[in-house]
Amino acid sequence: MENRVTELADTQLQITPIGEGISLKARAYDALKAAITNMNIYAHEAELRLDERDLSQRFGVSRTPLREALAQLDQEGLVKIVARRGIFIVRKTKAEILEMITVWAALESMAARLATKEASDAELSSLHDLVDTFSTDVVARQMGEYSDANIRFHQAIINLGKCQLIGDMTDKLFFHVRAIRQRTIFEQDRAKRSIVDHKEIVAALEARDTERAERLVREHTLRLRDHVDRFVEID
Amino acid sequence: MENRVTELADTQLQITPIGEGISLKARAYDALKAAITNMNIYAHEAELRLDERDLSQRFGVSRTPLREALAQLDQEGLVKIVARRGIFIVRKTKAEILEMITVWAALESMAARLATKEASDAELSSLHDLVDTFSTDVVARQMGEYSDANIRFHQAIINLGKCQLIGDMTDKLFFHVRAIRQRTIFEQDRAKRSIVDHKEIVAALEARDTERAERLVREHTLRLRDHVDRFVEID
DNA sequence: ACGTGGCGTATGGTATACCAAAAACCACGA
DNA sequence: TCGTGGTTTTTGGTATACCATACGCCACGT
Repeated sequence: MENRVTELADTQLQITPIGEGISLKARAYDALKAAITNMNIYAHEAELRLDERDLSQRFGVSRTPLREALAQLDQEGLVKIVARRGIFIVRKTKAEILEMITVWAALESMAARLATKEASDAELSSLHDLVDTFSTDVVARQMGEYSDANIRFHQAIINLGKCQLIGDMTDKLFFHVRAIRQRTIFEQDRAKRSIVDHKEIVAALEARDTERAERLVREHTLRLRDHVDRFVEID
Repeated sequence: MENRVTELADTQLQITPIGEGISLKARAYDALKAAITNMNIYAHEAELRLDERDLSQRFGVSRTPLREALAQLDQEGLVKIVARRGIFIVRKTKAEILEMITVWAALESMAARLATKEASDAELSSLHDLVDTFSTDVVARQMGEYSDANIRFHQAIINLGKCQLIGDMTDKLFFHVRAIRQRTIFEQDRAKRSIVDHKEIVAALEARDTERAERLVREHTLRLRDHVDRFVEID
């Protein structure tokens, strides 16, 4: 009985999550991550060094939470911290990018395999929307939007695999890939046959053809890998 | 000419890298990681809470480097830090373990695929040693050694794929899997057909049969996954 | 001109003090 | 006996001061 009272109070008030509970460390992490990403995309020849004290003043927080954020970025491979030397923004080498795409292919092809067994018909047919809006809008819009739409399609497949860990790992990979300068390369690749590939992949998934879905996804992504290998020169 | 002098000095002395440059943070990290792992393996019902101040006293360092080590462990999923509540050792759920094995299968099967293209004949035939010592010693030795030998075999395949990133990611997965209590399960699995599987895998690799090698590796690891799914109840 | 050695400065690493929130504790009253 | 309100303690978060080392600058001697 007395439950009703508290229940009412809870649902009625829905008190604002008041002060943003997020820690300074988390905020510093987000800000730094965004800054570094932007920097990597647009500032082709920027200075690639950071200073803890300078950043702590510009952010208005002490060095402590800032250092924790930087340590996390260091572990993720976005920056490299060298004792008594400085903090350097890491530029991925071409070899590293190729390896990331290889791992992406491995994980997404497994996700496709899982999707043929775990996803519902409705979920699988929902992929059509992504492929369709994708192929129609593309010509009119800026090419820059392609990568995002492309990645959304691949993320949708991965989600249908119902494996959280694969999703988490590929999210990190996508973030790194997105941060690469010369995203042009990915757009070039589309012109070739991405859209056709995507339609075939959806068809295989809907047919529950596990082996074919896995193979198509793998070959599609490995094709991108070879494309980058041939036509991209980084740094 | 004067180069000869410095060259001599360099090759002759080979001065030790003197004081261990490793930071307190790194040492704290290693110690904590080892402690937590041991704890997870042996102390089935131990207290799963840590205290920063207590640890800092017992390690003889201040809280700062300790916190950095803990933050790293938190990011790796070994502990969970809750603000103003405590630091809790994370027990992987069964579902999470199954997902880790799934990702392992995806990555190692891709590595096997790569190995058929990147590895030399000599490198591939070196796998025989691991399979052989493996199958002969097993009966006599403690079962506990199987997991390690097993993991070494799989790591060898992964290394032959020549993809550093796959190696790094699977190393982390193996660490987590190794830390699971009831390693017995993995030994049970071997009794079934691991050794036969391994021999077939090596044969496929030596024959440079890319598709078969990938499939055998994937199926082998997914079989382990199903075994764990059926016969293990964690927590 | 050029190498050399000392010394100051910059920078990440470490220690410590303080803060706020959450939990534990404890009296007190119905 | 129970719960209720406040107070103390615990605990992770944050700020700050200090430390040790790598690097740069500059005077000095050859």
